[in-house]
Amino acid sequence: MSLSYALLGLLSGDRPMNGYAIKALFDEAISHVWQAKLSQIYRELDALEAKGLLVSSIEEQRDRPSKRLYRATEEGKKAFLDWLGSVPESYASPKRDEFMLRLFFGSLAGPELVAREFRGFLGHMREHRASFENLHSHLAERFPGDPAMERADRICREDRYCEFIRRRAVLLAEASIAWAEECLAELEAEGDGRA
Amino acid sequence: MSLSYALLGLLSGDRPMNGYAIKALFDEAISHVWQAKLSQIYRELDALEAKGLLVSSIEEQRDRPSKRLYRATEEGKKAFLDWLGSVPESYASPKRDEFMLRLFFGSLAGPELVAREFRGFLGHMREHRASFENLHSHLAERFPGDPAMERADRICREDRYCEFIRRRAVLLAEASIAWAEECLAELEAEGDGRA
DNA sequence: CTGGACATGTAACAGGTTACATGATTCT
DNA sequence: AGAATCATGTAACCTGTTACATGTCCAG
Repeated sequence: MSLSYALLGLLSGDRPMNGYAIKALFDEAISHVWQAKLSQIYRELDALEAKGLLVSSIEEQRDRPSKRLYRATEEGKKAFLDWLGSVPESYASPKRDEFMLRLFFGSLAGPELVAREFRGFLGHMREHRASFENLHSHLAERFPGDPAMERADRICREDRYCEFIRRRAVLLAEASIAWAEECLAELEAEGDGRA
Repeated sequence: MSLSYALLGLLSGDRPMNGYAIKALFDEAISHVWQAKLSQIYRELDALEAKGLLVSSIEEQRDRPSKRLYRATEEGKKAFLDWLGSVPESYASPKRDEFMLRLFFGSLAGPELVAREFRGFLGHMREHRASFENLHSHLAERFPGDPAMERADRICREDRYCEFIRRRAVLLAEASIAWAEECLAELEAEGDGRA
C-alpha cells in the first residue's frame, strides 16, 4: 500500500515524472527507506492511473526515447494528503533479516562460520555507513535539464527531513558496527583461547 | 526462501513440532528477526513435506485437539546445513519502513504532524526496548509438557547467539530513541520559537 | 556497428496478508 | 451456554521478484 502513496507523493509536486526517473530517484534518495523494482513501479503507476489518481501524457524528446510523464490528479493529491495525515497503524516495519536468522542458528553453524558471517556483515555495514556520510545524489547529473530531478536533488541536499533520515541511517549503521565488532571479538577471543 | 530454512532449522532438532507451536516460537523468540503468519507457515510446511524435506505425523492428545508434528528428513537437514554454510547473497535486508517514508514527505506534512509521528514512534520504540531488556519467553508455560518448547525456552535464555541478537535489538532501539529525541527536540524548539 | 544508457512494458512466479471455515477442549 | 485457547486448514488477494521482449538514441 505504501508504495502507491510514495508514488502519489512524488507526483503531487508541480513536476511530472516518468517511471524510469522515479526508479532512479528511489535508488538514489530513498533506497534505504523504501525500495521497488521498475516492473513494480510501472504496474503501480498503471493501477493508480486506472483509479483516476494519476494521469499520464507522452513527452517526445529530441535526443532520447519519448517518455510517459505522470502527475497526480486532485483526487490523487487528496488521497496522498489523507494518508500523510492519518495515524500509521504501526511504527514497526516488517522484519525479515537473513543475517539475523542465520545468527539465530549460530550454535548449529559453529563459531568459525559465524565469525566469517560477522566479517561479511561488517564489510557491508562499513560501506553502507560511508555511502551515507558523504551522501550526494547524482540525479541532476544523470538527468540533465530535467526540472523534476533538479528539484529532487535540491530537496535531498537541503530538506531537514531528508537530513533526519540520513542521520538515522548513519547512527543505526554505527550501532550495528559497534555491536558486530564486539560480538566478533568475543568469538575470536574464544577461538584463540582454544587454539 | 529464508522462511523454509527457518522451518527446516527448527525441525532439524530431535524434537518435532506442529505449526501452531512454531508460530508461537516465531512470535516469542524471533519476531524481530523473522515473522510469518500461521497460514504462511502451514502452506510452507506443506510445500516442504511435498519436496520430501519434512515428514509429518498426527499426535493425539487427551486434553487438547490432536496436532500434526513435523520433523526434518535427512535430506531436509542436509538442505538446511547447506544453506547455513553458504555465503549469503546480501547482508542488506529489504527496507520498507512506513514511518521513514512519511518522514521523507515531512515538508509536505508540516512540523506539527511530524512531531506527532515522532512521539508515536518514540512510544513504540521505548516499549520495544523494554520488551527486550527483560526478555523471557513464556513458551514453556504456554505449552506445558512440550519438550520442544522447553528446549526452545532454554536456548533463548542460554544460547550466546540469541544473546547477540537480543543485544543488537536493544542497541538499535536505543540508537533510534536517541535519534528521535534529538529530531523531536529540534522540531519543538522551532515550534516554541514561532509561537 | 556494437554496447550502453534511456525507456516501457508483459508474464510468470514467489512470498506475504486477510478473511473465512471448522472443530476440540476447557473454563466460567 | 458462551468465550477462550488450541489446532488446522483453504481461498482470494496483494505485493514483490525474475525473466523476457522491444525499441530509441548516442558514443566509441
